[in-house]
Amino acid sequence: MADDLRERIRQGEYPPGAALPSEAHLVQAYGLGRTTVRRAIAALRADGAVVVRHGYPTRVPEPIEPEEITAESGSRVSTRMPTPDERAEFGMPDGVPMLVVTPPDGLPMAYPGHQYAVLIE
Amino acid sequence: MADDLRERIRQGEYPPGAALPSEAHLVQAYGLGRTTVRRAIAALRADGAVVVRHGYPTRVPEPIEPEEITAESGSRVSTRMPTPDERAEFGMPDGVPMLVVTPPDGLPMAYPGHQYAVLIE
DNA sequence: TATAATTTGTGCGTATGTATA
DNA sequence: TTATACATACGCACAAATTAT
Repeated sequence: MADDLRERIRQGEYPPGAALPSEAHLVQAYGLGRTTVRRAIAALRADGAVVVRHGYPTRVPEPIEPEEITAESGSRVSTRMPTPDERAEFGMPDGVPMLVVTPPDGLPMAYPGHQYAVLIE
Repeated sequence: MADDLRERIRQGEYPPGAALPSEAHLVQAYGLGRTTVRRAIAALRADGAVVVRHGYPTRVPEPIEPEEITAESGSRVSTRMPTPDERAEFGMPDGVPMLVVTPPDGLPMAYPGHQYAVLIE
């Protein structure tokens, strides 16, 4: 079911900004239990394909134009998932990783991956 | 419960390589249902705090020493979650993002984020 | 301001299947 | 083979957030 929904999103049946059918509707449409439907949605959510909010229809996110950070020569760039604190601090939805930039001399700086990209000078 | 486990892992009660108690034990220890226990573990799994394998105790992953890729000047580095295909192709566990390097002229290249880091020349 | 309708969140229990040791 | 452990799937009930009336 998760694969099917992913495919429908990819094909434009649910374009960015559009709401998916409610869990109750999906239960009917796929003939599955709610537990199963929720697990499929959780999978989409974990890789950022949909954004889920309590009391609100589940939606396909609008793409964000990332702001560019420049990194000096000798820096190192890596990625990891955010801690719960970081998710709260930056208001990150599920399925969004962090970009970590470590300058040659200094401390690592972490940025929300959906809002920033690193440009190499 | 997820926060409690995260804290115990952070404090070294379950060091890298150690197995967590089984779902059944956690059900007893926390006095919760299995559904709830599994949901908490799913949260840890989604941010890479534990690795779950069918028929095998759930473990705290050993950190991997990332290999370094060098990127030329003018490249752009961003991050996103892998597609299901990429996860399969690179054998990536849950909770591991991709590093995407786009050279000034060419096509974006994506690398599993737990195995690679980008070094800026 | 209050209420209702809709939608997702949390939690319980149970049964059966499959992978690993 | 057996035991252990995780996977999948169903159902039910009630809580909480959001929006519209």
